[in-house]
Amino acid sequence: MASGNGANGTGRRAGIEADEILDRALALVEAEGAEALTMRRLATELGVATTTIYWHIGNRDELVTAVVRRHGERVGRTPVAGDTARERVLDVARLIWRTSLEHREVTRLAAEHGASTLHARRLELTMARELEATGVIGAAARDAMRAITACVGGFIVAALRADLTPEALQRTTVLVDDDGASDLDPATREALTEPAELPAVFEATLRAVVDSVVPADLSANAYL
Amino acid sequence: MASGNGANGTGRRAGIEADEILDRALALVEAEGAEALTMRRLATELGVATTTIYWHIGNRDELVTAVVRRHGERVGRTPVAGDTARERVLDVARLIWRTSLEHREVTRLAAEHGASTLHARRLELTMARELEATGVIGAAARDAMRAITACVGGFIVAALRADLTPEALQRTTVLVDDDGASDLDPATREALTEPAELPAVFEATLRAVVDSVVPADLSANAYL
DNA sequence: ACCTGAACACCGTTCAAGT
DNA sequence: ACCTGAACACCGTTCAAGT
Repeated sequence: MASGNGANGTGRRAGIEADEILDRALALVEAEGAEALTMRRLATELGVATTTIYWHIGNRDELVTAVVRRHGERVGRTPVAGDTARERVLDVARLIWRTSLEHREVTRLAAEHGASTLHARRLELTMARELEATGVIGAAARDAMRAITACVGGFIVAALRADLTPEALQRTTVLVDDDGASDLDPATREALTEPAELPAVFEATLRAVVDSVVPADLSANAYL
Repeated sequence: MASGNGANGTGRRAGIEADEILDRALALVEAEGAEALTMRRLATELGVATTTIYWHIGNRDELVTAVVRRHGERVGRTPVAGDTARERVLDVARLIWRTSLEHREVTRLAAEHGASTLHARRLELTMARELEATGVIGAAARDAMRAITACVGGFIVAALRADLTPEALQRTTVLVDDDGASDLDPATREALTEPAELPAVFEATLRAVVDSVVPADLSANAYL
């Protein structure tokens, strides 16, 4: 926030304006992609001078953060399912994965910014809560959460690669017809030319990571 | 590549020039950060007109890809250690992690671009090879590799967050003093305000993922 | 307190023109 | 084949000025 109002503010009607800006920005991103969110573009979209955004929100960095955070607040309200706390930990992870891909332009916007974790802010809190319910507390809960979210984030980045243009994808994938690949098994060489079954790989890996971090469920029959 | 020469080229002395450009670009990125790599900046660095880069390399997308690939070729030559194939799979993963953080500006450049995987291109091939040695072949080898690299990549992104400015970091971390955190255990709440022990968490998670993907080592006593 | 217009210092990209 | 200068259409940001 630059100077405007904010949470600590006196209210007035500036708060309304700031929210308007963020909502419009979010709509712009979802409709036309992360790179459409420029100060000038957003300003004309709002019928306002560019500098008005600076007054209400701040510079582009702050705009992006605020937009992503706003999105995270919406998405974080999704209820979590699962009969056991461990199941609910898994479910939060799947929720982050799913919503990140559903709103991939917001995800991309967040990634461009190093704020990859932000759009799942509320969901991270939820995960910490469920981890506590499994008996993982304190620094262990934090580290467990970071391990899970790091892996989820990595899979999301991998999944977003599917949106690249064919040429860009080609340019940035491992080349099996290259120099050093000749000693690979032909089956492996051929498999490497095709994309992985990411959803299935994600699910399997997620389970392994959660297993490594959450103690074995000793009272599986306790919750119904 | 735009039109210039390239691998398929007739040689001449243009090839030399293209390599010069990439080396200079790489040096620029390592010295002054990913965002210093602009067409204009690189051109003045080379004492050449901006358009010359277009002729030899192509547009910025192609420049970035080429620079990252070149870096990946260097880094991919690092020998891999380990007595068993499984140990060597782990070692490749650690190598990707370590070199990505050592050359974090190149990593950032690659990430900005969705080419996160590219700087580890050669290393991915190495990993595929070692996976085969553990008995994982074909689509299973590909999926195993993707699982491991996705997680490694996620941890790298998490580690790079440490470079953010304090304000940006503050803005983008989960707020425990927020609304919904009051029901957390105080120890967890406090732990969440501090960064995770990423290297240790990485090592533990990596082992779990590799275990889930590589069959149990039947000759455990083979290594010493 | 809120908003504007004009200006500054950058970008990537294209294209006709030179040798 | 290789390189240039000039121009186009964008950026983010600042700042003095308005109400």
